[in-house]
Amino acid sequence: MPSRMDPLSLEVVELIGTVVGRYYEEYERAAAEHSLTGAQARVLGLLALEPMPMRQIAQKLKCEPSNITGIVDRLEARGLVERRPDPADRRVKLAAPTPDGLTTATDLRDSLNFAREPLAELSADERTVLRDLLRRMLGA
Amino acid sequence: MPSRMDPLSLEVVELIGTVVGRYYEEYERAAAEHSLTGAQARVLGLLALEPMPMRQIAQKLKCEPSNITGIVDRLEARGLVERRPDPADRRVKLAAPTPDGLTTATDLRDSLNFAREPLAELSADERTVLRDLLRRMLGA
DNA sequence: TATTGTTATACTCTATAACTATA
DNA sequence: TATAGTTATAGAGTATAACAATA
Repeated sequence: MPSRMDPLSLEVVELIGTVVGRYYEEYERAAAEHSLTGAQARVLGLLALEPMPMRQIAQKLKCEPSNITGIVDRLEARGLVERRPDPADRRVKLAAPTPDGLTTATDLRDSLNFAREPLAELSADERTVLRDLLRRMLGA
Repeated sequence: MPSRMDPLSLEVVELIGTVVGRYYEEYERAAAEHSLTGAQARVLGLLALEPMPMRQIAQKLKCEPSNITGIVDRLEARGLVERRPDPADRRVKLAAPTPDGLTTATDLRDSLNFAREPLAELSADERTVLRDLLRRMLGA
């Protein structure tokens, strides 16, 4: 299995792959603790920042709009989200978290242990260095 | 939305979340280019490192063994993987990549652009720092 | 005509439980 | 009896295509 990438970059990519795997597991576990699927938790987390039209949720999640219908249906059936009419355009439905949904979204974020465990290994200075490197990588 | 985490750690976690999102998209895109689902690509990538029993694949992917049957079925139908008997235990089936599967796995890894784009922003020294910080975080 | 959200359909992934063939 | 792999089943996510209401 030869590769065209230099060993250093290759190792960084592998390490990032490991981070991705751990983060993903943590996210799914946190969602499951609230009896939510990963997709449901992602939509709820998005709406907790700002209510938005169904179509915009699909754009943010990079999936087809038709999928959002079912996910919001299930969140609505649990009383975590509601659909509101958009006064400006009667075709649009705005999805918004209920108070219960907002609480769940906050709980969900706080129960993401990922921050505590791997990050606790680093000093504040190291975290600053890491932050700056990640910002540069992501063009932020 | 109050949080109990300090702003620095919070930002690092958010940045890591962004990295996770981009990496995941890249992975799915690379898999789709080869007409594979993400799960199929992950199994193929695993077997490219080393053939292994069905049950061990499930352990590595942290899912139920029954799911692996279908994924390997589909990879086998495409001629990318084959099931071999284990001489030591006739209950066991070893899943192994075919030559075609090995080629696909290598192509797949090389077409993971994630390495080139975000990482290209960093100098070799910065990549070394990033590698060491990630190693520390992951306890490697 | 174009757009928003929905429905219908088909496929994949996932967990659970029951089955088979070995051990 | 215990284990490896499979099958059956049900729920969820996904893309595609077609549809109703509205713009």
